Amino acid sequence: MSKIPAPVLFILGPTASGKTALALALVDRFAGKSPIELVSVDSALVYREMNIGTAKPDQETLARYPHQLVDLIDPPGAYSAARFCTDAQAAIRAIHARGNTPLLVGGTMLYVKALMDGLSDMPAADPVIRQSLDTRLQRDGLPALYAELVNVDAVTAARLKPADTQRILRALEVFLITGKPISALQNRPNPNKVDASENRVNAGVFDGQTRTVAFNPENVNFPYPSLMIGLIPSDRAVLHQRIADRFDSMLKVGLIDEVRQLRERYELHVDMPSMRCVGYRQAWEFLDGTINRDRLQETGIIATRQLAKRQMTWLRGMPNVKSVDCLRPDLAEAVSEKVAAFLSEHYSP
RNA sequence: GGCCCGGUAGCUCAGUCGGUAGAGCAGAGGAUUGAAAAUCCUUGUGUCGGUGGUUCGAUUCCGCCCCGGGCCA
Repeated sequence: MSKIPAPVLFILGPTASGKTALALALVDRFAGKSPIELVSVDSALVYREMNIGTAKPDQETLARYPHQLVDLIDPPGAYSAARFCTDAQAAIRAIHARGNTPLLVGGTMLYVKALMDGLSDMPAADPVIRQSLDTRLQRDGLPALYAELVNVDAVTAARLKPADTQRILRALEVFLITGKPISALQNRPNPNKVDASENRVNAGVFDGQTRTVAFNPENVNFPYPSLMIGLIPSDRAVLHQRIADRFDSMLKVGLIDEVRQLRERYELHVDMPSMRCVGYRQAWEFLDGTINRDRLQETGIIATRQLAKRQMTWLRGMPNVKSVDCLRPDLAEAVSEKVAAFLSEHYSP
């Protein structure tokens, strides 16, 4: 069976909100009768050998609770929202084919949005063109590149701020590859959407019986009925304290050494996506001697707080996310109940 | 004990030749289409240490006191 629109679960939340612990608890609770398999939604966990700073679950945990989409690439590489869509769709299909339920867990909300809404049909990043744009950025400065964007794609230039280096470079990149403005490509439908011509189909074997499931014909990109739980702390100060404690313990267990070893082992640069990750960038600066140890600790914690804030902004704006206070003591029980209710609703005999 | 320098936003500080003050950072809110843990936007009223005095008016000038830091005893 090529398409199996059985349910998909999501646990989304800011860094340090307890996503992983909750996901593991859910796997345990539903083991046997209704097995859950984990799929990571995290742009940093895809890096091999970046373990401490990404708060990656340890080897024993990963062995006992397999996560898909973890440890996919080496630190000099780059992942992408597009690749995530492909990889996640494949993971979901494979899990459904086993008669299990995928639980997507993570904090990279752009990846979730791309998966749900699809991406427009556009060229992928091209390392050679990026390199040349980067050279021109160094040589001519951002205003020159923005001026060029005004010429080739006034619509996008008007939408973007002149300081938005990353998006300006991407828009120019797309123009250089296709000869067309990115704004002309962005509204075109994605050709890779899942076929959702029926709205109640066979879901294969579940709980010892053949089941059918309803699915969501509204969303042609992601037709699986979904339960999306968003972990939002009722008291931000508590999250901030957790972030501080966790960063301190990352330093204690060797974040600096981890980055030092990565620098020895690979040809890395501060501007690479991996080394821009929270904690890694600051450790890099410490190793360069730009900042001292106290400042590393301070800026690492600040950067993590700011990341958490941006993640919560995403979460508040996402439709269909059910918010749950990640600080409630009965978190696992409460979410389990929602999951159980959802599964029984969507897997019907 | 004497002298000097500080005390202004959560932090670091600027400033007001007397008309009640503003930057950076932090924090908060937002945007987000193949680098997203990225990139970017918006957002600054606080007994100007306390208390007396001079003045129409003091955070600003003067006296005393308190708290830091330094130098001399």
